[in-house]
Formats: sequence, C-alpha cells, structure tokens
Amino acid sequence: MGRRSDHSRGDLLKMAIDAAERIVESDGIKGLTARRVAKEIGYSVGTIYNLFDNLDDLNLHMKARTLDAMYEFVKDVPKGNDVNEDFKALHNAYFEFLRLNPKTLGTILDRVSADGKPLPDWYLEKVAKPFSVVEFALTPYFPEGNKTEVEYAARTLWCGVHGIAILELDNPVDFIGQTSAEEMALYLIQTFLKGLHSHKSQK
Amino acid sequence: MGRRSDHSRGDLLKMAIDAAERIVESDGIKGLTARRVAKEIGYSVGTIYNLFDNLDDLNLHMKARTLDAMYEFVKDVPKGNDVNEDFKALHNAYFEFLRLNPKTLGTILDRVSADGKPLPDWYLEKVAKPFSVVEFALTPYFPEGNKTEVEYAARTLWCGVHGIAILELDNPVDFIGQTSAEEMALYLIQTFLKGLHSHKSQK
DNA sequence: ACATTAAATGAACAATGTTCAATTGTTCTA
DNA sequence: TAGAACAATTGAACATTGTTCATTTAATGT
Repeated sequence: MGRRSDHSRGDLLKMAIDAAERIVESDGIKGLTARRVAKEIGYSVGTIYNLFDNLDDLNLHMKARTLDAMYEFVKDVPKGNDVNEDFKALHNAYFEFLRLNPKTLGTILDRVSADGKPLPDWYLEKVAKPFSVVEFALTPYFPEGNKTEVEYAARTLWCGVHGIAILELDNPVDFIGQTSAEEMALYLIQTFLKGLHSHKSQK
Repeated sequence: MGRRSDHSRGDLLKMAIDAAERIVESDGIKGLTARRVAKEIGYSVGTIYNLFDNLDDLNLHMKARTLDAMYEFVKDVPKGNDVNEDFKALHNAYFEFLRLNPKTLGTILDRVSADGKPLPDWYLEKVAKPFSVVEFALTPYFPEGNKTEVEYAARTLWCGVHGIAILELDNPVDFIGQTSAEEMALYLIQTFLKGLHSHKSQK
C-alpha cells in the first residue's frame, strides 16, 4: 500500500503513542516493540520509523505524554491556603495517578538514551511542569520570593517522593515491613516540611 | 571443547559477574549481552546459561554484587557520636561510591523482572544491608529503641536520596538550575533530620 | 490523461535471548 | 591400561528484535 488518506500525520502520532501506552500498561516496557505498535495501529513497521527516529524516541514521546497527563491531573490540586493540607492533597493525587498509570509512570525515571545524548529541551520543559505545582504549594515557606530556592526545595522533595514510589513497583509487598510506599512518601513530605519550618523559625 | 578443568563453577560465576560489571560500567546496561559476557571470559554462550537462568538472573547477581560492595564501602562510616556529622559522612561516602560505580549503581533501581516474579529473598537481604547502616546512624533520634520506626525512617530517607541520585545519571548537567544531585541530597537529608528533631522536641 | 510527489510497505540484515543435541575432556571401574 | 560413564562445554539453530531502504502505490498537480 502506498499513501493513504486514512489518517493525518498528527493522527498517526497520536495513535502510535496511544498504542504504546496501552502496551506498556498491560505488558510492561519490554512489551513495547516497533512491530507491536505497528500492528496495533494497523500500519507496518516502516511507518513507525516514519513517525519517530527510533524506539527510544517513541519511548520519549510516550513519557512526555505521561508527564502531560500527570500535570493535568495535579495542577489544580494545591489551593494555597494551608501548606500541610496542600501537600496531603498533592500526595494523594500523585499516588492516585500512580495507581491509574503504574507502568507508564514507572518508566519516567528509566535511563533510556544509552547513546549518551542529553535529553532534548522540549522534554525537559515537560518535566518541569509537574514540579512547578510542587513549587506553588511550597511558596508560603519562601516568602522572600526566592524563586531558585523554591525550585530547589520542590525538586529535592519530589524527586525523593518519586524515588520511593518507583521502588515499590518492583517490590509490591512488604518490601519495608508492612509499610507502603504511599505512607513512606507522606512521612518524607511531612518531615521535610517540618524541617523547612524549623529552619525558617531559626532565622 | 568438552569439560575443561580451567575453572571451577565458583570461578566461572565470579568471572562472569566481573565481566558483566566491566561491560555495564563502560557501555551501560544495553551493552550487557550473553555473547559479550561469554567472549570476555573466553567461553561460549551456552556456558553463560549453565551459570545463570537467563540474562535477568545474571543482571540480578551483578546488582547483588554492587549492593555488597556498597555495604562494604559505607559500613564503617557512621561513628555514632554526632548524627549530623555521621550523615554528612554517609552522604559523602554514598556519592563517592556513585562516582566510582555510576552505571552499575544506576541499575539498582531498574525494574528488571518484567515476568512479574517477586525478587528472591537472598536479594532482598542484600538490599537491607546498606539500609542498616543508615538505621545505625539514625538511632540517636529514636532512643526508645523502636526498631520498626528507625527502619521506616532510614528507608524513607535513603530511598529519597537514591531517587535524587539516579535522576542525575540521565541528566548530567544543569537539570535543576546549577544544582547537583549531591547538593540536593544533602539538602534533603539535613531538612529531614531537622524535621525529625523538631518532631522529637514536640513530644 | 499523465507526471510528480510522498506516504506506506515489507523484505532484508545484523544482532539478540535462549535451547539442546552433539562433542569432548575428565574421572571412575575393572 | 582400556574403556565405560559422566558432566561440562559447545555452537548451530530458532524466533524475535531494531532498523534500513528500494519499491510500490495512492493522492495531488498540470
């Protein structure tokens, strides 16, 4: 078959990434193959390579989509009234999202580009967006408006949360006594916030 | 060639895992193939499958070795006099180890067993040992001797640290402004400790 | 109607994980 | 010492992978 008018290039991109998400969510990252994606969208392998540079590129676009979805999921969560309440809500939303998309979210931190190339800027921007929500929730603790410092604290805290969350994907049960990653993450958040608070009091 | 008396089974295991470490440290996890390991130790592919169930199994043994090495590297670091000093030293040792073994340590959190099988007990014990060092350093904050609580706090904190450390492996430069993962991790540790401390004071 | 263009194809290649019958050193027995 | 029994080692073979690209064919322009 030659050129078809079934779908625009944009449609195809969407279909392929949709398929990739479905595959990863059901069979894990190892189930994601070029031929499988092609079959799912009713096109041939070659078409996948028309749309993406290679499988890593497809993977990256899928992760970008996940980051977008996560941002949409949490962006309106913090209300800005009480820091502790906001973070409880953020914590809830984050783990709810993880429950809905365990495998895809799990791939976010995977080291993909073994070729050594740095991640492209457009992707780094997508990474920044969910962090910005955490920054917003933290601003009451940094009233001087020191943007760099808030970013720093937000990323530190949430990378930690994410690290804990990811760990559980491999070790579903009782990896740490009877405690779930969700509880641990809340503990990290609350202790971190307390630490920030006591730091502020000392000034 | 049939049976040779060049190396015992134990020798072969060691040689194979040594080779795997070398390969991963130089070419990343994607460079780790059965044939490559075989070539490095001067045996054929089949022999690799005599030693290990499959590549995942070889991978797991390599990760276990890394965990062993990490434990040896940090086990005597905390002196038990001052919590903050101990944690600074632990932080230093951990990142020093990361500098020496970036790629292998990077694989520790990788989700390998896509087959869904839980990790074997002997491996979970290896995971526990480095954590026990953190627990030891934390004990002054838990004078009631509540072992479960110390474990909980130690694992929470260090999973967070590890999450931050891993993130940087993908994003060597200025992922977060000008701040390195090493600084961020120290910030997480110190803020967490402050939070623990203020929590204690409120009792 | 024909030429031009570009999307879609799928055969082809090298490399992968994994298996297993065949091979060949080592060891045991008589 | 001969040869049988054993077990470690091999590598050809298979299915599957990522990736390429000459060929095909539908859509578009003239």
